[in-house]
Amino acid sequence: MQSGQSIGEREREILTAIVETFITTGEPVGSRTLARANREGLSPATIRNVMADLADAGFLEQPHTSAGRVPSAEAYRYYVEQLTGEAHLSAEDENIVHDSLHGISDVQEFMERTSHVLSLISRNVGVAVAIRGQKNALEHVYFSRLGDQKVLAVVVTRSGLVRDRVLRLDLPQSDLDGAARFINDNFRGWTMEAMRSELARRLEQERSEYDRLMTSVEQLYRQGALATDDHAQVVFVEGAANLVASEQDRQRLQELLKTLEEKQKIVDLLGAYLDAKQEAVRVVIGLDEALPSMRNFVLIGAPARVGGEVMGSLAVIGPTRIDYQHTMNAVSYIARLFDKILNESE
Amino acid sequence: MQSGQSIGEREREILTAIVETFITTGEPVGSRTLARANREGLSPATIRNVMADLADAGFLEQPHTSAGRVPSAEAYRYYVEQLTGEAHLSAEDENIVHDSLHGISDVQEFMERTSHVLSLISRNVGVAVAIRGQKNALEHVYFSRLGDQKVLAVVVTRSGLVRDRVLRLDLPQSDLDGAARFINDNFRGWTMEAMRSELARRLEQERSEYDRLMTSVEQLYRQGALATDDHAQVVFVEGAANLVASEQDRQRLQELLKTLEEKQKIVDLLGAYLDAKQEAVRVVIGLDEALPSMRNFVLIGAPARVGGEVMGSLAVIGPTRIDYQHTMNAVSYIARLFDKILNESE
DNA sequence: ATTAGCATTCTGGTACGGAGAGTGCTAAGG
DNA sequence: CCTTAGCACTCTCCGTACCAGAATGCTAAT
Repeated sequence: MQSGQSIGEREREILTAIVETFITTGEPVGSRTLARANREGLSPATIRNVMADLADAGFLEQPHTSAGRVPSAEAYRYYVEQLTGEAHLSAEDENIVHDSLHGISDVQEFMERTSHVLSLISRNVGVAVAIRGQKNALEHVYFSRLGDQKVLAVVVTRSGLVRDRVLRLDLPQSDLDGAARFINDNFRGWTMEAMRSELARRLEQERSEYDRLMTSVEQLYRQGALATDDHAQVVFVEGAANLVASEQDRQRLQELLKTLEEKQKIVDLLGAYLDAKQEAVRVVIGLDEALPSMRNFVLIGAPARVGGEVMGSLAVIGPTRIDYQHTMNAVSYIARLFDKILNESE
Repeated sequence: MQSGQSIGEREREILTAIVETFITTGEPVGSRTLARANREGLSPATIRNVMADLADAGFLEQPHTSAGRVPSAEAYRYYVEQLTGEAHLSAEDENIVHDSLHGISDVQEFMERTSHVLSLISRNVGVAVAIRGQKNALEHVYFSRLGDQKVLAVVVTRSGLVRDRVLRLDLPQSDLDGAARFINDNFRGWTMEAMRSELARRLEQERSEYDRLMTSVEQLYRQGALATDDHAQVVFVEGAANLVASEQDRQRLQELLKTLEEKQKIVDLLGAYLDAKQEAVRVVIGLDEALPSMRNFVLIGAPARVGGEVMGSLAVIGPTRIDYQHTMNAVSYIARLFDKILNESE
């Protein structure tokens, strides 16, 4: 019951062994199997004692009386914590990554392929989110009249993110061109965020002396032509098919797939657990707090940066029984590659 | 054995009844159940005789000797053929459709939501493909220099499809503007197809008297700035989670999900079975010819038109045991709505 | 502190048997 | 000639019983 950290060297070793064999076999692991695998000949009985202690401390669970033990969420956390941080990817995996990510120059495409690559080499669900970031530097806006009531607005950021949307608005092309020129001339290089607030300020201030130009700009602004709201984030989820192997219960499998289709939930999930400050890969065990359908699933993710700026995040979602080291390596490797590839091509 | 059309009125009625009860129950249907449901009191024995005939003609299959009968692919085809074409959607469904599709003005967004709506009301997989069509009228092109080596090309068609891509190219913005102006001035309103071939012709012809402008245009053209290749089609697939209920075999379920993730295969599938000429909804039974993993699945789809032009296609993919009438109604309804909504907003 | 031994508990697979559903065939009836 | 009743037969499904195997916890010995 006491969750006191009574974890000595032996306990640590056995806990690790339990977690690892459970990950590979998927079966509750018993004292016997463990004794056999353990190099220094400990007897099953000894191990049983240790296991009982670990169970009391909350690291192990028992499906039923006469079954082996299964690691608890706590155990996985502990296990991950004491993993060595060596981030070497197998040559094979490196090949897959480079084949897929070769010659890419824009964020969106990278993200799309990344989710695929991650799902391939982790054999789980690969996720990538490109943030329509506040922090992105504006490169260019562009407005085009489509028809009687419609205007197409295209916003391009320096990093190659493109956001287009159709507005219900009736302005002649000449006004649109004027507005675009105004914004491009004044705000190129600004972050979207700064641009919007400064624009709002000016519109407010100069309200008295409105000319035709500023009226157009205001209309466009009000219609959201320059918005980069959170909902506009682009999400790529791939490898859902892999879940069939991970989740036995059909009911839960269905819920899981459904959740993955609700892209917004995935965005929120990554947003909640991956923050911009973190440096390396983060492992989140126990996703059910955020998404009940994801009980027994974990998230292994990292922010994707170019230079110092966060452009999005990438992650693998898989069962607690995932190969942590391997997946962490993959995520970390790709996150760094992201920086490298997109930084040099600027 | 003979597949001679020995289908009389009674056969037809019984076959229909078999298909319908199998669709609702999912169990092989026996003569007894059928006799009970049949309004004009036919005895089980009579029905058995008819069923034997139908089995000989290839319309029914028997899982094992003493089981009921299951409709064959042929039976479904026959069943669908003799369905009355009434296309009334339930009020409830209409509400769902209108709530989701209300106030949409561009093809892409419509497609995205459509796939979702279709999956909702059919409780199966909803698919929508927006064709980066050859036939689309060019509205505007736009090029923007992103960095040292990169150019962003945006192509907008009159119907609101937007295609952006990043090219590896090093041209100053002024050249890009010139090229864009040239194309817009000369080709606005042309179909993409016509525009490209005419452009190619001119480039070829005037090769001798190349000026700076035409060189820029050619470079852009060569890099695919104006391409609308088939691979660029946008696909939306939703409702994969529904397959969990449709497919019992886990192995097959996994393959199915995997196939749905390979968007290109889905595009090809729709492309192969839905042609531009067809007017109404088409039902394709036996998808395994194209995609082996889709044995026992059917496609119910229709082209999506605006005016007379095909802008894409939409479909539902589900098990042979799908509610044909309902799904056909839904697809047909939405296909017509597509025309209505997007046509009036032009 | 560790280990051997042992009784106990629980799961998973298999064998068995009966209920239920359905078929095909034959023979009788309209 | 078509339809129907009857019947023997077949096959699946499901519940029960049972056994082997794996682990456990405890006690006692080292």
